[in-house]
Amino acid sequence: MPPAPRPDPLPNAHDRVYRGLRSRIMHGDIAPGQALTLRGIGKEYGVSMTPARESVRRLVAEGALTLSSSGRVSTPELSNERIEELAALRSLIEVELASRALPRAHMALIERLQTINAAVGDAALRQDAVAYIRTNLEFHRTLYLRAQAPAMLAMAETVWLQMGPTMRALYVRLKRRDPPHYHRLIIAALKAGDEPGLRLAVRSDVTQGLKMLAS
Amino acid sequence: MPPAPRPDPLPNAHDRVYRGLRSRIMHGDIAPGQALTLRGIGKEYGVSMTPARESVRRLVAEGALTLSSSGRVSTPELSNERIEELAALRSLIEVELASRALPRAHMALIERLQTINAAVGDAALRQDAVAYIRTNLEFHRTLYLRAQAPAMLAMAETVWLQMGPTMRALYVRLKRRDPPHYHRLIIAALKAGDEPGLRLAVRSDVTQGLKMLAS
DNA sequence: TGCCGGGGTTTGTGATCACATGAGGGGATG
DNA sequence: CATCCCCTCATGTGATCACAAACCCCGGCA
Repeated sequence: MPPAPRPDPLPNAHDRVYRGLRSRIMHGDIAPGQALTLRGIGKEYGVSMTPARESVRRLVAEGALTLSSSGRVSTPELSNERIEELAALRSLIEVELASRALPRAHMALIERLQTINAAVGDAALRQDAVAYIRTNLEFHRTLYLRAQAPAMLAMAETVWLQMGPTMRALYVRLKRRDPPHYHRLIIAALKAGDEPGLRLAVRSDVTQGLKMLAS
Repeated sequence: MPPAPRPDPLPNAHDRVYRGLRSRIMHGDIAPGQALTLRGIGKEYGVSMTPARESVRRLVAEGALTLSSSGRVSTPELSNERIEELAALRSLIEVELASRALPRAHMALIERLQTINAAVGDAALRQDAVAYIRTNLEFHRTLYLRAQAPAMLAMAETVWLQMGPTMRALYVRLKRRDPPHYHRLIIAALKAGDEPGLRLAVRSDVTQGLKMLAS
């Protein structure tokens, strides 16, 4: 048997397009309400309309894009009610994920979280909204991966995806220069093995960005 | 302006196929592990491969179908860990939905729930697994619609979708002849305005089917 | 100056096709 | 009788095309 270290690099066209678009949406590269065209996406990724259409349909199914009645596709502009709902979902799911990850959190994980958190603070200092969102999500994902709950993690990522463009708009408006306070609380609770504290810290961190919506 | 009572009946081919497949999967019409082909789906719905492919991709994105490495598509066979995870997600989300629906639950809603619950009992008596699943989900959806939380409801339905084929296998194995006990508790808690009782009843109802997995 | 209509152009949709790949079956061989 | 190999066919993928609908812009009219 040949070595085959990479079992399947998946050179699928639609997968490449899907991953690219998804990453850009989740990290806030695309503003809310921005329109996209299938031919444009196809040309951008060097493929025909078919894989572009499949990627877009998949992202629409995940709530990352919206389809107008005439089939036009764009990033969603979320209402305040919708944002509140998504934040509540984040809270529900991520608190559970953190709770499940807690008994499995070794020191190496905590150190990785601290490293990532430094990068978050760095992005905040540079006022780089996209980097801030990306590293912030990486912080959460790194923790939740330890929960060994792929379906829950996928749900959480779907919520992130739906909030992506809006989060970017929020963080650009917010002139934040500090690293997120609650991340330090999360790390402290992990070190102490303090489950109630961890749940509270995650819930606070997740819903904290919500307060700047009433402006 | 013309009357246009139905703004958009959506005669889209791929939407028709999507809805048809989704309904069949969620209600347990299709056994776990059953293979599907794009050309077969297309012929069945009288469309070409293109809409069939889009529907399938969308359902794969929602976790209702799985794609083998060679692109073959089939309904998923869930591991016990995955089922536990999905049940936990149902519990988290549906408890929240019920809690949000509680203050809005008028008498008319409770009466409708009782009517639906009678249909559930009827399906149980007739040993009709598909009807049992369909009416059972209708019971939950009717309650959750009152929560006015479309994103959460969509998440809950996605979980139902993923469990569809497996639930059918479960209910066929289980020779249940009684209507679900916890539905009565849910209705009683709604009538009494008892939120803790409602949360407990929903959690119990959702996780109750889980116990017959250890066989 | 503001509003309305028309036509060119862009865009999504669905069908069809060529191609590569993987699966399944049948037959030959031990 | 079991096993293995090869061939054929079925299947997914992605490109292309024809078509219809929507959009946008521009000019004309009040």
